Amino acid sequence: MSLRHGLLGLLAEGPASGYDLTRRFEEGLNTVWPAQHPQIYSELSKLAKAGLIEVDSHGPRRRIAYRITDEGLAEVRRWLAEVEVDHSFRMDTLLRSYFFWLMEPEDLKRRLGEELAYFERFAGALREHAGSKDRGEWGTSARTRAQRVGIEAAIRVNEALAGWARWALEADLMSDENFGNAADRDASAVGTQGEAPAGQ
Amino acid sequence: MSLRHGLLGLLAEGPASGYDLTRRFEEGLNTVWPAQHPQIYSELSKLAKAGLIEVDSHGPRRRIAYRITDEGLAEVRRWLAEVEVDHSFRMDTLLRSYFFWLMEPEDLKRRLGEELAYFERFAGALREHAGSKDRGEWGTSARTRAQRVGIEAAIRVNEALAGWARWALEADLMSDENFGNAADRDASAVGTQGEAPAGQ
DNA sequence: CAACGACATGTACGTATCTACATGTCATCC
DNA sequence: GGATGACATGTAGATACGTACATGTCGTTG
Repeated sequence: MSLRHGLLGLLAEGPASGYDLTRRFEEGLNTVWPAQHPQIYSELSKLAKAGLIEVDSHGPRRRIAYRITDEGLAEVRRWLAEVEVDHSFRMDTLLRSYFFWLMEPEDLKRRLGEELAYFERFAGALREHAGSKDRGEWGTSARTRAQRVGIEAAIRVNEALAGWARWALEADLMSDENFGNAADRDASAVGTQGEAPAGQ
Repeated sequence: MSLRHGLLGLLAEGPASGYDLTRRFEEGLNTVWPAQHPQIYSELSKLAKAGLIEVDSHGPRRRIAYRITDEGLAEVRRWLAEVEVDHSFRMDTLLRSYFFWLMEPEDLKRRLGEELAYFERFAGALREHAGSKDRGEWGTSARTRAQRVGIEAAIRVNEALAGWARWALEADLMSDENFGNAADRDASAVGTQGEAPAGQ
């Protein structure tokens, strides 16, 4: 549902084709809202039919650039100002963390190490990108500076997750020595199907 | 695709019904992986057909409890240890932040204030929940402690976002006085459709 | 014993999303 | 002038997901 508004938001910057928009998503928006080209093209058709965007120009190689209409601009602004934010999100990494107790300690350490490396690397790349904006390499328009705020959010989330992975690794919470005991392990349901309690 | 494994992971703790699992999701898992009951029930049917879970017992009120099979346990462990983590995620808040430049300063401040309040409140609730686990109110099994690690991740992400909203508000980045100038504003595409450059 | 509310499971339907496949266009390079 | 690769847009089909609706079961309470 938000892809619709994401596309309108990008088109508010100026006319663009489905191909352009697909690349914009690949270049960064993908990290907070994944979208593939078939979805983008079909959404553009719907937006055009709804009168929120219109064809701006036909270019070489069948290129079709769209432009946002006044109604489209009003709609994206209404969305930003009035529609309630959906705070739910799905994150594979965090879902998996609920099941860490099922993993072998070595597998878990390896996995946490991979996660740490990933989040650090990605946060670093974002920070570098943010630095180039800070140095004014992308101009100093209100748009650029506002987008810098969005990048900051992504940086902070990725750094928080890197910090979490480091904490989990250093605390060594899952190792046998300082984590749980034989009685705990026997009481867990792993491998004792049928006699385990239903419960919580 | 991960709901399947999420359900297997929960069933690894012991037998549970669709109703139980729905409540488990509502009680916290929902924050990292939303799921409604129709999806859960239909996924349980598929898992049973695939032999990864089986009926454990029939209870009062048509209750059907499922139990994980050896193949199911092997599958969830394979997923945890071998399947690559999907680092993409979709977060409405962050998508919107790319379009902050389209908002009126007052609307933006209000919105950032709401976001700050939400993330602080939610992080606080999670921290309290984590505290009760730390105090041993949920036992000290390996499972409980591992789940505590998952909660820590959620806390850190929510705190990071609260910090971001506070930073954005305090920096007052979007206000006219210290943000952009008339030339910048004129150069932006807002309200100047048709003459704006394709951007980026 | 009627009403209510929590427990418990499902169907129907529309939309969103993903993967794979298909096709056409243009410039460049050998 | 043929091959290649980037540009550019789409279709088909399967799965995932969300909302709304429907139904049945049991215990408690007035």
